[in-house]
Amino acid sequence: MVFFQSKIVFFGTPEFAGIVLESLIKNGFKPNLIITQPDQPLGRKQKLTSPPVKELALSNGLKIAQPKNKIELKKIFEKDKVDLAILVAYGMIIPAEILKKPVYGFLNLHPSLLPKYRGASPIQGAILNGEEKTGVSIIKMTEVVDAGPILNQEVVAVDKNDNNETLSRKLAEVGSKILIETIPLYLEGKIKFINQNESLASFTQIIKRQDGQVDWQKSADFLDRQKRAFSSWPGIFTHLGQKRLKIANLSVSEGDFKANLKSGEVFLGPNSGLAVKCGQGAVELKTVQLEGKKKMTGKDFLRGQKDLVGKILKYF
RNA sequence: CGCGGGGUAGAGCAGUAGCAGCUCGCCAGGCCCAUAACCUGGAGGUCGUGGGUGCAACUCCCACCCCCGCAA
Repeated sequence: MVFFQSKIVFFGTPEFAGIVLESLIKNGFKPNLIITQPDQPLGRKQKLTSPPVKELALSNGLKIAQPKNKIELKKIFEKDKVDLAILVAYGMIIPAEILKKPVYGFLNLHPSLLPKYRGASPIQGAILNGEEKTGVSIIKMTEVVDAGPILNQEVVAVDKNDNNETLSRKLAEVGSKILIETIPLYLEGKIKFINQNESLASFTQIIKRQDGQVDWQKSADFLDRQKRAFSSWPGIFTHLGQKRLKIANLSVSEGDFKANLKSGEVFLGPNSGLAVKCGQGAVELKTVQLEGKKKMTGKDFLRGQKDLVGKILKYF
């Protein structure tokens, strides 16, 4: 049982990594050191906030390091000998020289069926593209990000109602499970590596606020996927004059009724709801929030915006 | 001192010194085969809190509390 004596370092930052870390701890893979991103000033008051992984590490009495840059990261690996590093959504690219430091290298849990959806937003990417299935992959990290050989992989179905959070949770749970199965086998040398087929690789980018803006030329169905993909951040929004209108909840009306309306035109939906024509189909905005205001139903919103019906929402 | 919006009837908003209003909801009545439609009437507000200036403050000034968007 070589892994019980192994010195393991865990790299991770957000909630997703927290779920995996918690599972590792419960199953006897208690890391000797947790490396996570530095605390960030968050919120209106710029409160210094710890990443979820740090909170979890603290409550489990684990040693924590929060290097601010690659130089500080290197120092950590100069001091200590490490057998294995496990990296899950850490948030910094690991320099090649550090990848070589642990005896057994770095394993990475990536929430997609590699080589598809490499990069920063695999979960959102899968939802946005309407994939019916995605999954998790464990790879051995190489210099090229997300391109290392695959140790294990498991498919996870994407539900029609899955959003970023719900799918992340599923993937984190399945990922934890296969990670726990795979680590011992890997350390005992019983794993066969499968090289990724580079010709099938696809990439996802870091999500920016702008990705949440609604383009009314797109189909209603796409908007629904966009809403689900970016549900935690940045959400989806459109513009009303100079102000941003966040769309917290919407429902899709399929088909091409209201064909006489222009894309982005506001009309009175069923039950006096707030509805908008899309490139294809239409959506009813169930819950909206105007900049500086509280969330409210589309119906309530219309009451204070009587001249809204007939206006055309723009995409900048 | 990061930037900014807001707190007025149950809900959403307008009003920016001189009787507190609109849409919806609610209550009562009417019309109708009928209705979420339409008509008539009605209830419901210490205009976030505390001070100040004014003959007069929701409105101007000061302080404070609360809610929210951006940024990160």
